[in-house]
Amino acid sequence: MDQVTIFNEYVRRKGLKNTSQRMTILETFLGSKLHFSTEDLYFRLRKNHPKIGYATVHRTLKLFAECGIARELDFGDGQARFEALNADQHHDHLVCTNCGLIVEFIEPKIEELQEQVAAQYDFKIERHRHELYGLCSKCAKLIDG
Amino acid sequence: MDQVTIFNEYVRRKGLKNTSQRMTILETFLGSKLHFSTEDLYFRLRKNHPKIGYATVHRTLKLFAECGIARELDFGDGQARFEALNADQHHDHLVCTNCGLIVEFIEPKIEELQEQVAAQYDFKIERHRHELYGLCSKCAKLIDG
DNA sequence: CTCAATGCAAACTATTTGCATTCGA
DNA sequence: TCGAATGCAAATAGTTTGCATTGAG
Repeated sequence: MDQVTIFNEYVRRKGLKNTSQRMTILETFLGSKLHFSTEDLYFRLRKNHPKIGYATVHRTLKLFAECGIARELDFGDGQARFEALNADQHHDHLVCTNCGLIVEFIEPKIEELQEQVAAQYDFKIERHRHELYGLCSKCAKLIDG
Repeated sequence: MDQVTIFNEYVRRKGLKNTSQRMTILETFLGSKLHFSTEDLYFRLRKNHPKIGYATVHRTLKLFAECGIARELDFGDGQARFEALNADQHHDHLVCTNCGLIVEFIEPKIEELQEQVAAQYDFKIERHRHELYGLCSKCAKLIDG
């Protein structure tokens, strides 16, 4: 089941409404592999849809997260970001502190060790955050020489 | 070298000044194992030191992080937190999403796998964030029955 | 028709900053 | 003495909300 279908079914099930703004935002959101902040997406949408308000973009992204087709991220720069989720395996992120490049990584062994840690402390894990911050290869060359 | 000494040397080296407020804040900060937000520490200090301002507490905590005796944390609840660092091994956190309990965990195997991931993507890691969010054993019993 | 969604502006919250005054070295 | 630190208040920035109006079902 694709993300548009998931969203439509969520809207119907909750008695919400499927407006043209939501469809526009969803298309643009899914049409890029980027990790959008509300501001990013708002300005991108402005070009072709100058009527859509910032609050609508923000509320819609929250709604995407709520229905499971998006995940809210926080890379500590003061802006929430959202990424589209598909059925793929869970991934975490490498973030370049110089150029902002974001790379996704998958490491099942870490996921497994996390489970063991949680079990050891008798925690029932709901979600986690795992981000590695540093310099990507290009920036490392530029800066460290 | 203990944390007070590290701080004093940092202050001297940078040509800063060692005020009574900074000493008071440092003592209170080190005297508890908690993970303080600026607000937490400010209110705790108010009891015995009502003259110390919020901005001073905040600037001082930032200074602690800068000189390496504290680490700034962000558990996604909209408040920055600070924890005292000693020479112990690096640790990460389990956070109870119900009662706010924070437990520290050490897992060298995860640290090692992180290094491998970074190497694989040619990143030079400076720091990382790794937090497991869920229910502690007490809250799991209360909520899930 | 009814009630959810929108768009705007205003409110909110944690954080940061400007500045006159204080105080440590 | 002199510049860093303080304390207050005001500014900032991202996010959230109130409300009159619009529009989907």
